[in-house]
Parts: sequence; C-alpha cells; structure tokens
Amino acid sequence: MSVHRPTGTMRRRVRLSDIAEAVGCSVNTVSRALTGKDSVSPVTRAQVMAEAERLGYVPNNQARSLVLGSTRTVGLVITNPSNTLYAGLISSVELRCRALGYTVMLLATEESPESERVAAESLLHAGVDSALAVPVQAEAGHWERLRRAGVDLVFVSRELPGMDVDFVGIDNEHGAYQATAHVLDAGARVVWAVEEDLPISTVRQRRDGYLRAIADHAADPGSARVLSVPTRRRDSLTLPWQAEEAYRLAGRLVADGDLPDAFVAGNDYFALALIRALTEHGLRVPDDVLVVGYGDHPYAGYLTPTLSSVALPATELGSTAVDVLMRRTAEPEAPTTRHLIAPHLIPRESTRR
Amino acid sequence: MSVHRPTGTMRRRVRLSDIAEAVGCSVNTVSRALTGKDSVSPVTRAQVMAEAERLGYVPNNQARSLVLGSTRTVGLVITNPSNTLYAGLISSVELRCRALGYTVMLLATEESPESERVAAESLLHAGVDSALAVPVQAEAGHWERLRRAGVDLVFVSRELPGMDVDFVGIDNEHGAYQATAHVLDAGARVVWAVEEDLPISTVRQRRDGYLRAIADHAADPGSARVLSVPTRRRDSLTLPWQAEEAYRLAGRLVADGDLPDAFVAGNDYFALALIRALTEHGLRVPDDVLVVGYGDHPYAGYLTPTLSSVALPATELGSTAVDVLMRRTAEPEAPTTRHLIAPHLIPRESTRR
DNA sequence: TTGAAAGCGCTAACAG
DNA sequence: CTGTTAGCGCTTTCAA
Repeated sequence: MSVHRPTGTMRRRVRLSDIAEAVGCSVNTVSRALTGKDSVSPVTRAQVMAEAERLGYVPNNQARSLVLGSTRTVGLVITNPSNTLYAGLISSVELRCRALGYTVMLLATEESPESERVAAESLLHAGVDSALAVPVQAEAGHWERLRRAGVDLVFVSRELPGMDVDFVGIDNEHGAYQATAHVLDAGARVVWAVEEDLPISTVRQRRDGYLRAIADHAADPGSARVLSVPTRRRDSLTLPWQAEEAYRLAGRLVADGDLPDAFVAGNDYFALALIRALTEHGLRVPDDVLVVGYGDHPYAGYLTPTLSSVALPATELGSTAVDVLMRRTAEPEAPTTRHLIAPHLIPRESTRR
Repeated sequence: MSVHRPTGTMRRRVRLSDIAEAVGCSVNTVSRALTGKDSVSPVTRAQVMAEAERLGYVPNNQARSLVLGSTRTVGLVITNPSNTLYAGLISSVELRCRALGYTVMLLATEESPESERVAAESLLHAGVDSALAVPVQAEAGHWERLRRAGVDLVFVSRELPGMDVDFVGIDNEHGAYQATAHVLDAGARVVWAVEEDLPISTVRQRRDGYLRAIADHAADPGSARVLSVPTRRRDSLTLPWQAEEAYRLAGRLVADGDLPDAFVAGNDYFALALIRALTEHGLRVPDDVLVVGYGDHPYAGYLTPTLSSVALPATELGSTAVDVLMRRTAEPEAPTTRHLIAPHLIPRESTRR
C-alpha cells in the first residue's frame, strides 16, 4: 500500500474557449473546425487542430448532447450476461456500436420483470437514443412508454406478442426441427423434448419445431412428449441454470424405467445434466439414448461424448440487431421488420449411432 | 410486417418549466422540491411532486450532468464477456452500480491493446466519473491519462505492475496452490501445469502458486513443468478459447509417451480439452491421469468425469470492485488498496483416486 | 420560503 | 470565412 497521488497535474479540463484563446479566434470557429464544418479556412482549421491536440482537448459530451438532443448511446437490456448466447451478443453489439460511434449502456434484468421495469426507467433517465432488449416477457408497459418517449427500440432474441416493434432473433423453430429430425434420422423412434418452463417465445418456438419434426418424421407421432424443467431462479448470478432440475428429472425417468430413444434438450446445460444422470444409472449415450443440445456451447466439442448441438450465431444476432436499430433511427416511419437468423445443427458423438 | 406507428402521442419531453407553469411557481422551486432540498414549503413540494408525476417528468441527465460535472456513470472495461468469470463480473457490477444510482457503460477489448486504448478514450469522451477495468496489460499510458483527467480507476482481476491503482482480484496464487496440493495429496507424483501464454498477472500468479505447492509437497520438485498453450486470438467472439491448442498439446504428449500423473489446468477449457485428448488416446481420467481445472464453470459438476476445479467468486469480485471504486471517489487521497478474494477448490471425480 | 439571474460547455442562427 | 448572440435544461448563488 503506497500513498495515492494523482499522477501529474490534475488540471482543469480543456474547453473550446481554451483553444479559442490560444489560437486567437472565437469559440464558435473552434467548434466548426473541430466538427469538420466546411466554413473554416484551411489555415485556421490547422491551427485549431494543432492546438486542440497540444492541449489534449476532449469534447464534453454532456454539453454536446444537451444541445444536440442526442446522446449517441444505445441501451442494451439483457436478461443474463452469463448465458453464452447473450455474452456473445454483448460483445458483438458493443463492437458494432463502437464502430458507429455509439456507446453502450448495459442493463441486466436477471429474468425479473421488476428489474426490467427499472431498467427501462434507467434508459429513459440516461437519455439513450435507442435500445436493444431481450424482454423478460411479462409486461410491455415500460417498453411502450420508452417508445413513446422517442427511444427507438428493437427486441432481440425474444419477441413480445402484441407489440409492433422491430425484432431480430434466431429461428428456433427451425433449430429445434433440425435437432429433432436429426435424432429421428439417426434411428430414434421415441423422442422427447426437454424445455425450460419459462413463458418466453424462444421456448414456444422450439417446442413448435420439435412437434413439427415429430409430425413430419416420427413413426409414432403419439409418442411425442414435452418435459418442462423448473427454472425459477432462486438466487445467484453465476448459474448452472437449472441443470440441477434437469438432472433430477432424468434421474426420475430412469428410476421409473420411463425413457425415450432420444432427448432433444432446450439448452446444453440440460443436455449435459441428462447425459450425466443417464450415465450414472448405467445407461450410455449415444448407445442407449441419444441426446442433442441447443446453443452449441464452446465446450460441446470437448465433452465425452462430444455433444451434438444447435449452434446459435450470436455475433450475427448482435450486429444485425444494431443495424436494424440504426435503420429504425434513420427512418422512424419505416415498416416494422422481423429478422430470423438461421441456426444450424452440429452433429457430434452424442447422437451417433 | 405492419406499418410502424409511434404508439400514442409522441409529445415533447416534460421539463422543469412545464411543472413550474402548472404549479405556478419558479423553475428553481421545482428543482429544489424534486431534488429534496429542504428550503421548500411542504405544500409547494406536494404540488410539485404531484404535477411531476402527472406529467410524467423525467429529469434530463445531460443538463444535470453538465452543471453538476458528474455523469453518475461508471465505465466497465472487460476483455471478453464470454469468459464465465467476466460474465459474472458484468452482472454483479451492473447490479451493484444500479443499486447505487450509477449507470454502467460497457466496453469490450477482446484482449487487444489497441482496442483497449480506444476504450479508454471512449470513457474520457463519455465523461464517466470512474471506471473498472480488466487491463490487457500491454501499455498503461491510456490508463494514466484517464486518471489524470480525474477519472477514478480500479483494476479488476488483473493488475498492472508499475501502476499505483486500487486493485481487486482473486488470489490466484492460492487457488493454484490448492489445486496443485490437492492432486499431490491424491497421490500424484509428477504434476504439470498448463497455462495460457498471455503475459498477464493472473497467469503468473497461478504459476507461482503451482511452483510453491510443488516445492512444499512434491516428492521430486525437479519434475515440475509448465506447459504454455498458444492463445493468440485469431478471430471470433464466441470462443473455445484455445481449447483446441490445449487439445493438440495433450495429443502430442500422449503420442510422445510423455505424461505426468496429473495436470493442473489454467482454466476449465484446458482441463476439458486435456481430458478429451487423453480419453481419445485410451487413457482414463482419473484412473490414469488426474486433471484439475480452474474457474469452476457451471458445467463442471455435470461432466463425465465431473471436473474438480477452483471456484472463482465472480459476484464478490464485482461487488467489491464497485465498493472500492465508490470509496475511492469519496476519498480521492486515501492510500491505494489491494483486495484479494480467496477462491476455493471444489474436488470432484477428475481427481479422485 | 421563494424568485431572478447566471452559467455549466457546446452548437446553431444570423450577421458581418 | 468569421464573430456575435442565443439557448439546450438544469442547479446554484444571491436577494427579496
């Protein structure tokens, strides 16, 4: 522990007027020179630039935002940064926004409607120009209010039924369809789906995809069954989601001798937990039961057995979302759009017969 | 696709003067009433509050920041949001900041020094009051500049040698020591460490811990060996870090018949890749070789074998970091502090003899 | 307790 | 091409 001392001189922040004084012109001219307006003589501009550089001028964004009426900030409301998909989303959104000269204000809701309402409120206070949100999907009042306040909004990953808002998501129906068709192709006759018990659009879409694949390909469509895993979060941020619950679920099924030929899991955590539970009861994957995951966690290719899973293009999701947001800002009256990005199945050992 | 229409009236934002007019007092009185100053009569205050509520007043933070000279924003500079530890950090920092009335501005550097410099610049422009950063650890010039501009700074997770800055991190030396001592206790005689080839403090600390444990407990200290895995990122955001490289490394070792009794991995990805490579070559974990991971990924308890790993308290890391930051802001001249949070080993099957 | 006036740092009109 | 003037919405002196 040493004594803290501000390194160097802790001088007052440089303002336009400082440059103006140094150069010998008006504040206004400095402003125009710096913001690249053409109504400045080359020589004056050069002087201003040089002086700004020398003085280490950093524009005051508060002042600028105040007069311009725009903060060049986009809000990013995420349910859970620890979810691989959303972690990737955060990265790509930040990257794209920065490239466009926007700043990202991050809010995490942890799947709590209350927290989400507060988050929307924060966005309003912060004066963001626009926002990207993965809605918790309980209420929509705060989102409506945000838009009414002039904040452009785009929903990502999950959509809110009644709301006429741009949406960028993943084609989960297709993803689940692929996964299901895949295990059916691999010879499974009875295939069950395991999903989160959250009332969100992604879960519904996956279920639809699963059911459609069963209807299209299964020998006995009546064997379809959707198991719901309790996912109500109890506490923490760092999470084995409700892998624990999926694990218990599988344990019960095995104990009851009630098993399908294959499981289509709603996420990789579930898949892993299922495999673990099956393995502990002496069953083998893929020999006795096939398991497909969803999300293609970076771990998937290194597990034993390696896990077949549906890869979700997080990066594309994020960059597309930002692009859509920018387009919306540019053309507020344009028709609402809906983008679905196709995920793709990556077959590995867990479904190999 | 339906036509986009701003829901409801897209009215002008409500200002203090609107409230003042409605109530019949001065703007100034409204301001005092709203900010809880005591020099306002109870009745006026009530009127103001009511009117503000009715009109849906939202303070303009740009204006407020401009005059107050504070944005109540903290910058959070992270190398990689997809890293489990940092994802947890993001959540907990956001949570704590929000509770304190601060907003989080997120920047991701992707381990690039150049990107980090730009990030620091962005913080300056955005006018954050303070910042939390996981430094890439190449240069420090931009951090110095940030502090000189009056931005309070706290390094998280990794520290920068020469800089006299508050630090909140994990006691990796201790973590690696525990992991190493654990496998030694479990009967391993030759234990090797596998680390990332990044020139960052965490890697160095883990190596130190490993070496100290070997010196303390190993039958043959000369058998110590530290393997470095190339981690230079080539492209993407979604990453199996360089699990691939670790996998190759292990493959080569097996091919050469050059194996220890146990591996102490620098992260869980490495551990998983090692296990996979060993398994593919007919070796078994833990029967033939023990493997300990680092980070305790939520998956760890569901792998086969379940993975022994060192759990890192991400939540505590984040909340402590914010607390330290706030303390620094409150007392700019206080001595620099250094907090180390203890991680703890979670023994599982991969090291069970 | 309240109001008038000034100003945070910047940009946008409008003259010159 | 440049300077003057005004004002973004808010808080803070300072009088009344």
